Amino acid sequence: MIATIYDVAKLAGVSTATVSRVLNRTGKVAPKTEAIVKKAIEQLNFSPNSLAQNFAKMRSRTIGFIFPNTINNDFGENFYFTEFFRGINKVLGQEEYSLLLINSKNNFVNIIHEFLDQRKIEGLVIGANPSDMEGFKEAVIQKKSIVYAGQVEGFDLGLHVYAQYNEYVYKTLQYFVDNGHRNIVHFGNYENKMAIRDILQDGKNVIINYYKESDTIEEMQERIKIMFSKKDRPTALFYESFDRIQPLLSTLNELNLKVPEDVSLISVEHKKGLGAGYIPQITNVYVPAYEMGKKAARVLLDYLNGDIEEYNQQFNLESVIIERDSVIKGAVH
Amino acid sequence: MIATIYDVAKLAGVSTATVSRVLNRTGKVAPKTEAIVKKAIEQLNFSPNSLAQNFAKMRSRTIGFIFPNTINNDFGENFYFTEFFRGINKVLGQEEYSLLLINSKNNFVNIIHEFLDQRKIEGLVIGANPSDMEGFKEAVIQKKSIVYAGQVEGFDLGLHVYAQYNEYVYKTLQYFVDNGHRNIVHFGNYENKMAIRDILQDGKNVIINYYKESDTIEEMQERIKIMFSKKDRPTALFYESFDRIQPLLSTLNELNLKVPEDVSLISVEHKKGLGAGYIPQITNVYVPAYEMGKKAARVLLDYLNGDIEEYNQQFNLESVIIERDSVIKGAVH
DNA sequence: CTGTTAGCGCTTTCAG
DNA sequence: CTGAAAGCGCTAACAG
Repeated sequence: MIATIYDVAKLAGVSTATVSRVLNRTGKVAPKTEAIVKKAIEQLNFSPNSLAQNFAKMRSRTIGFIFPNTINNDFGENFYFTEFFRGINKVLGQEEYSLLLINSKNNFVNIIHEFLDQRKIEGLVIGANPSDMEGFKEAVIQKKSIVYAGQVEGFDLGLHVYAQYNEYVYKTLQYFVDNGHRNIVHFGNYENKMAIRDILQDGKNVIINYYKESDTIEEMQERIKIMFSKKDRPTALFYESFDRIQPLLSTLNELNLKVPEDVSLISVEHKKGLGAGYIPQITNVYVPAYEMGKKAARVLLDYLNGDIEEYNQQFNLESVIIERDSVIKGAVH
Repeated sequence: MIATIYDVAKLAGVSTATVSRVLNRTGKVAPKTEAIVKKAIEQLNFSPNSLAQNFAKMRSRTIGFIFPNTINNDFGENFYFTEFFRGINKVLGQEEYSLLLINSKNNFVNIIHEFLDQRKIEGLVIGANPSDMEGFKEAVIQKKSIVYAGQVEGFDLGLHVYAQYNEYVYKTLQYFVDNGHRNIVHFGNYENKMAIRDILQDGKNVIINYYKESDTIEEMQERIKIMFSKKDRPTALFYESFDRIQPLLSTLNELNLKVPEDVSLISVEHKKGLGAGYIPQITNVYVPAYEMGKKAARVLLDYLNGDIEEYNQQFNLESVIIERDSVIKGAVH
């Protein structure tokens, strides 16, 4: 039989209140009493029933994690997911919180109701852009305990961590331009950021074409083949999905196009060093998914503790270009 | 203020027992009464406090997931982890269970005590080989609600799902032999399976060398260079870590060795189709991580429901070779 | 410093 | 079919 706090109290000859005190280090207990209680705990191999504990305290010490679906698969880009996840887990572990993964198939309104309102979780982190989630904005407006990743168009409320997508896209394209590229193509996962290209193209002899990432690898390979078979093919390619860099390289290879001599390439890595194993080593922009996860969890916990006054805040993380060998310098055209 | 079951009972003019009955569809309730109660629930926007619910029922409807550390990173091989995870999540979602991720940094004995015994979770799935976890065997011997993945040397107790590592290593090496390869090298993540090689080498003019995967990519590349620079270099390579297939290909490429003309290659994919994006498409053994996750969760839930009589059972999943273009057929040497 | 005791919100006998 | 009431195991005033 599993021991309860009553058993411990009886064996130690004290009240349950005292046992509870030593369990939670709350209030003063005489060293002598404490020793007796601890001994009893050990003898009975007692550990508090966390269901009862959570109930009495009305808190679960659990935070929820939900990952909106993206094109690639249920968890989106693999490394982004695992790294973000690791980050959350890291800080939760330190604070003795648990992480509850919530199936994103559920309706978001229900999730809020069933998990947050029912106190199954104390807070929620949304691991990627929540734009598509119905009820999301309402929840944020009600100042629910939510932290999300990314930026929602035309909506700057709520606590969110942001890897500054716009900025790093700009930096990357700028980097190509600075290195002499005039015909650049960009395959991205988000909306077409017209404004960025406009700035870079403005008054210069620069062409930047944007394409939304294809659904399938085959489709992507087809598009690449067509695009890079032309006479006036691009000399620089910003290809966001690192997941697909190998099929991409294979395709380029098939076209007898060498990186970086014929085409300069930049991708995105969510885990530092991913580009380094390739030959040539791939110049990547490093998007710190791990740090984002940590930050998101940190902010959420702080918010729960009342340590954050302003609910509408954006926490920026810096994404940096890691220069390796896949971009040719001083391209002349 | 958040409504409780009392508020609902009062508003509906019934007892809390009745409200509870309609909430849980337990026991008979007159249609008329039910309608009234439901209306009250809606009016108050009530949803049961799951902390109280769990406490009263003494069950959390949550299962824990822990992933032992492996060489690569906190979550081991990326796709294996995410796919396994997706699998668990899939069946839990259907059964309205939640998934609690448990930090593997904790001591395993404590995990059992704090999570399982304290009823924070009803069961535990261990996502990879638990050999190194202190206290694991004891927990299994006590028939705790645990399902693990893999096989533990010299220990065949407990509920476990197994992708039949030995079998697919054998099949893979056999496949090389059948295709005329006589000098084969195998880079693996586990212990040296001497017996397998012995069978294949026996009486034939076949050499199979086994190496444990290197800690770093650089180290691996160095070893590959040395190994494949020799005159009597291997013609076939079974390289388990698909994560590193690109650095490997780059290295081979640097040595002017073509796949499959110069070296035939087989790797392992944990998500179906991973090898298809490459040129040439990589022949892989498909280890069904997603199905493993599903099976593990299924078995655990069945065990919790008393639907599994024999606690010591191995559930095999089939790993199959997906023939693509990275193995040359009829190699003559 | 310690004990008494009233909950926490829901489930579940047990009567009726 | 419905209600009364006794818990579930722990926490946290409050009183001493």
